[in-house]
Amino acid sequence: MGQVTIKDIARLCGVGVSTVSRAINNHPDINPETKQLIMDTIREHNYVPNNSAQNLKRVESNTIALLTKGVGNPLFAEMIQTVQSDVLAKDYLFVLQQVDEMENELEVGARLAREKRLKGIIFMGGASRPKEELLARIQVPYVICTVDAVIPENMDNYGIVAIDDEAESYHMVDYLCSMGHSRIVIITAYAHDTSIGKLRLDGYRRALEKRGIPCDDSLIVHMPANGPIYTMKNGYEQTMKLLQSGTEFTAIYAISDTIAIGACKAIFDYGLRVPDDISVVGCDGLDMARYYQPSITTIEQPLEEMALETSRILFELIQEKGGRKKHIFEARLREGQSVRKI
Amino acid sequence: MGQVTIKDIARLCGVGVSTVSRAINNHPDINPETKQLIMDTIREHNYVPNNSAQNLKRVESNTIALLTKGVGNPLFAEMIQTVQSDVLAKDYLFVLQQVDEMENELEVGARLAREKRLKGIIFMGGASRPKEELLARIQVPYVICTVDAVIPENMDNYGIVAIDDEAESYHMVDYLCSMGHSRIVIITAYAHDTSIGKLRLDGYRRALEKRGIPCDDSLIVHMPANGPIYTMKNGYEQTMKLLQSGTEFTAIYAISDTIAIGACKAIFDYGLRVPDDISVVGCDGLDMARYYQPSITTIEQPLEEMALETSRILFELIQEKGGRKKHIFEARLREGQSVRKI
DNA sequence: TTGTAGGCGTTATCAT
DNA sequence: ATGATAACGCCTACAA
Repeated sequence: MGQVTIKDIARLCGVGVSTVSRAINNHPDINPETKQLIMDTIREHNYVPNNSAQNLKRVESNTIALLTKGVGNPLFAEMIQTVQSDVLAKDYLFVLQQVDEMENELEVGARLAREKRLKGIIFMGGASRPKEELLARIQVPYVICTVDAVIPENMDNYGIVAIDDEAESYHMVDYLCSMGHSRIVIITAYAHDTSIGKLRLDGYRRALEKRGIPCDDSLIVHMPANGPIYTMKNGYEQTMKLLQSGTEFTAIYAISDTIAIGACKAIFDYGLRVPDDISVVGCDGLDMARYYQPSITTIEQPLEEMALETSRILFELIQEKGGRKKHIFEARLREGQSVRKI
Repeated sequence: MGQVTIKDIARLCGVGVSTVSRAINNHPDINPETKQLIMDTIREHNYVPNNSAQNLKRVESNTIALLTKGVGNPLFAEMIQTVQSDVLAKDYLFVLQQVDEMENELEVGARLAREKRLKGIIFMGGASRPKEELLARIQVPYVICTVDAVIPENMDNYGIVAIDDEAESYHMVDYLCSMGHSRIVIITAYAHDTSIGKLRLDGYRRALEKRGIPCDDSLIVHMPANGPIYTMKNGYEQTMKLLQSGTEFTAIYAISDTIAIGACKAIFDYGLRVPDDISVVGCDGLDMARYYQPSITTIEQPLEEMALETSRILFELIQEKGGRKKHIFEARLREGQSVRKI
């Protein structure tokens, strides 16, 4: 025979299944002694309620899902940790799902919500201009974290937690300009990117324009299509190619710290120094950037606060059944040792 | 009204529920035209079968869970990616669960297996000497990945994929000795660690002994209890403390690359150089170690192969309903620029 | 090829 | 305080 069921427990205790159910779910109207007996029997036989049956019957499934494009991204790893702790502390179930780079996270979310009768969804990363049609399919509250997505007016029932990628990017590039740089390379996402990569590129363009520096397309480096973007390997290869091409520049702005680190290594391997020959800045504020040698100037996102706010907003949405909330956090330019004034 | 159910689809198509079920599950005996109609209706109404109901009824739940202590660990991140792809490709459901550092992964696994009627479990990380009592509670096949756990003889139905931590650690320390180092610091896990930290420390001790170098306890640095171990911050703080203490040493062996990077940074901040003044080596073979400046000599685990083997073994166990398999991979000492011959 | 009916393990609504 | 019993949505004999 297979698993122990509620019936087995009931039989063993000489009570009805409903009494066992009451004991499990802390119902008030049950004799303490009966409850004790039941709980003991449950422990003794390692009985665990079948989650599927519970979900099937219950109106409330009490499950929250977090969908992310790549747990590999160290930026997300820390936030996931925080969110999970918070969700579990509130006695909700937590499921974590990676979404393949080429899949659509909203589609996966909508499907999951139905399959598992989710109570809410958290999206980490993803498209910044999601299609209305897909959003409409998601029938539970959700919060998009780290992307200031543009959501149609008529949509409801969602939250957004992010930084202003365009503005922060602007600050960073403006900072580089203020340090005397004008030939600034940006290493960004795919050419057709519509998410963070695009926003950060927009900020770059605006900063140069404001400073009266013409935007030279040969300084804009896109990642090759397909495959993960935010890797050191990518940063290394793109930078090496750039150095070998003979393009002139004094600074590199990488749209992630991982890319920045790859860029630094390429510069070292090429026989140059950071920041003496070339300045490098990153984005996100990872630990890695702080401990790199030289430590990398970056835009620090308040990860823990953002994670907690994401969870807070989601539960608010769940309880009030509606509304739309948005919290744009301020990032902070964290100076390292990777920029030289020229 | 709430969700679309199989009944709604049946009604809309003017057929019985079983016909719809047949269409969904690719049963052979169904009229292609009927099937087409049903599939169209399903798509049109965004119907998704309720997973709980399916699992409740099905003998096979087709779900594999991966439990890990910290998706934050970049070592695991890559493997998780690989395993997930492989599991999904085999048309199994994949659930990912983080286990808190202070929780017992086996307990969580046993509970999850019952709750979700799992088909199999993958443990990434965890104790190297799991209690028999806990193992006995896990009634589905499981594979322990990255830890060469010691399992009682009478146990069955499990697999192990790992490297020989003790031996690889031995090689690394022996390598440092061969480079002329004898005052070698090891930065390892908690003092009471029973997992990888202990094995790597054992290897360290054996290498010194073999070389006839007395083991000086002041060169063994343990992490403070509680909290995550494998962080750059920890490496930094412990190394800084060590430097300030005036203890003499020429090399540091950190039991993870993250710790090694923290150690390097502390050395730089202290005004010394790597490897000119102090050599540093790590463990795991993360990307980070390769792109650090100087790149860090480390023990490279064949992550992708290990991940695939983990998945392969699990499915083998599931199909054959039994057995025990073990695959110890060979790691490789990857030389970087962080060790000097003296 | 298709429909009907019973049951998976649980919770909730009734009686008692 | 407790016990039958009817759902929950789906799958699968079995019958047609």
